[in-house]
Amino acid sequence: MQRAKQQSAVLQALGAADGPLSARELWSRLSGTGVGIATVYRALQRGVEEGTLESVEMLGGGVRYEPKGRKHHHHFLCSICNHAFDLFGCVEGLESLVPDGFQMTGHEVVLLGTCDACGNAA
Amino acid sequence: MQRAKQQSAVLQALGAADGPLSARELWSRLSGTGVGIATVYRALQRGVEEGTLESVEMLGGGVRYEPKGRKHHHHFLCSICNHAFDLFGCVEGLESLVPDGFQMTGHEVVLLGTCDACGNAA
DNA sequence: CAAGAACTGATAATCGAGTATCATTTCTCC
DNA sequence: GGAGAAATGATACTCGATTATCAGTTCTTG
Repeated sequence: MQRAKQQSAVLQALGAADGPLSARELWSRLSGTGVGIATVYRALQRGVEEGTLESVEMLGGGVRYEPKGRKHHHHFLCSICNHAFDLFGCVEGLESLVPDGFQMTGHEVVLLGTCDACGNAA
Repeated sequence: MQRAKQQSAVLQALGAADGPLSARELWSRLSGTGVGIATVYRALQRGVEEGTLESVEMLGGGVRYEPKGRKHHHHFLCSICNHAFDLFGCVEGLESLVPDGFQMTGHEVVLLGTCDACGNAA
């Protein structure tokens, strides 16, 4: 495989995903192409530095990455395949939960359950 | 210090906390009592086995523990001290975010920002 | 008090995620 | 095609969290 384009292959795979991917997930999706795990980490690191990617810390272990600039959204984490899916929309009423004196700068919502594929396979 | 009661000291410290604690946080709160980190882990593990504790996976790194049986609630994570605080209340409208075919069994909400103490200290 | 079981603290060992290294390959520019 | 820079893959290494080990301590029961 041609070199110097592994990184773009990594970024393309991430852009095509239906949710944020961990370095390992991304790597496994590229298995067969000969891309090394080190290159995946390098591409992710560079993407974050350049501002095209952002890291998302989530339940399910570890950091995942997704293209930056997507509309505000949250995630659905499948308890079977452990994959994170993008959701669209948000929720209201979070401010009422904040205790006095606390300053809220952001929020994360994660729905847990089984995805379509895993639910049908069960 | 008397032995065979270190474990209950661990569980008491956890019960007195204002949010879920990691093993390290718990240990640091017990510093001075001579309790070893291994005992903290043992107490937490046993608590989970016996059903008196539950582990909570959260942003901010690692697993935290809290007494089981508390009313449904969520957490506020301070980005400065990295401590997690219990919140009371919940949000509505989560079901509308679930894609077709997905089964939602639970949800996690984490508010991010600065806590009262850290906000005032800044 | 005696004996054996349970508990404890220090620390070594393990494990996984992420990073650094290095020889090799590929690209760019001429 | 040739030279040097950049990228790559394999793998050794680091780091922190958790677990296992072990000798010494404490508890329980009699």
